Amino acid sequence: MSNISIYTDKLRESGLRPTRQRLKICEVLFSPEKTFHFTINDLTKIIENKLSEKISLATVYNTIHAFKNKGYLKEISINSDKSYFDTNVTEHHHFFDEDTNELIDCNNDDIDSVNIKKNITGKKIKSVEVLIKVASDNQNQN
Amino acid sequence: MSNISIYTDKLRESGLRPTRQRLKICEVLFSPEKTFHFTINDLTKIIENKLSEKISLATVYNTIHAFKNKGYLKEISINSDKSYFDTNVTEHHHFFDEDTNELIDCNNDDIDSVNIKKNITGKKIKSVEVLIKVASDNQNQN
DNA sequence: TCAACAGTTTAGAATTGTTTTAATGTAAAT
DNA sequence: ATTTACATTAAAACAATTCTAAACTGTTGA
Repeated sequence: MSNISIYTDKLRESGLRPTRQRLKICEVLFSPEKTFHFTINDLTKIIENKLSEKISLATVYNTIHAFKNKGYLKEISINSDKSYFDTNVTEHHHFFDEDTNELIDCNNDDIDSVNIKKNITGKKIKSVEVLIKVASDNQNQN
Repeated sequence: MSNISIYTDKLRESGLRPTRQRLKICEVLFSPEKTFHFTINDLTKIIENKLSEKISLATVYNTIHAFKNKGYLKEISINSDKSYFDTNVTEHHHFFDEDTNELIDCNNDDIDSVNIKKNITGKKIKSVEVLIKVASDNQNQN
């Protein structure tokens, strides 16, 4: 199952040359059947553990940002010290578990589509994100 | 127009003693007629400029977090290097202007209320936030 | 094929927002 | 008044992210 040409295309589409390091990143991001959420730290650890290859943080950031700008990754709006990304780039929303700091996809069956009646003059809507924060019942606010 | 007793109450409710510095913060946050959005940096600058008093960053953070935990301030979920807060603690949503990094209130007339049909087992919904990112038409993704 | 260029990788340094620390100061209870 | 617990402060620590500059590599075109 060589997806290398797919990865190469994605990289070129994102304005990046297909290098060994970047292909490794693609493998981690785009070969799993299920989409997933990750932080840069998560991703770096996965690469180091699974692929026993060390990649510079700067390379990871650079590649992830290019993919995000191209639309191959989505950044989730969440207030956190870290940035969260999603390999699922279709329109969908999220639960955020405050107990575990975990993001959970919200299926389209679980929520009605959001209907926005007005927009800011001269501006175009780039995205609509719904974040539902949840926590155990017996949990204080923060 | 002395709101000092109101401020004192808010501070005590938040588990904080009413000190000179904290009353100054209250004045900036709660005396304006209109609610507003701010970052810690914004707030610190307002205090220094308007009140010609210097307050330690640690005090600002400490006070803002206590107010947030008590529900006198809301933190907006937005992916940014900084945290954004809102003195409007009623249920409402936001536009975020990517060109200017500005938050704009979304009136309840502008958006239908979000209907969530399913929840995570054993968890309670703490908040539902909608963030509508906008930018000029002729603007690239990032 | 190979030289030359433009883009890439890397470790480490720099930057930025936030939190912690430890010494000093102050509100409030006794 | 005295005591105690909480506050303020500047500075240090910290963590995520970005930048830097030197070494390296893919690509292009002669």
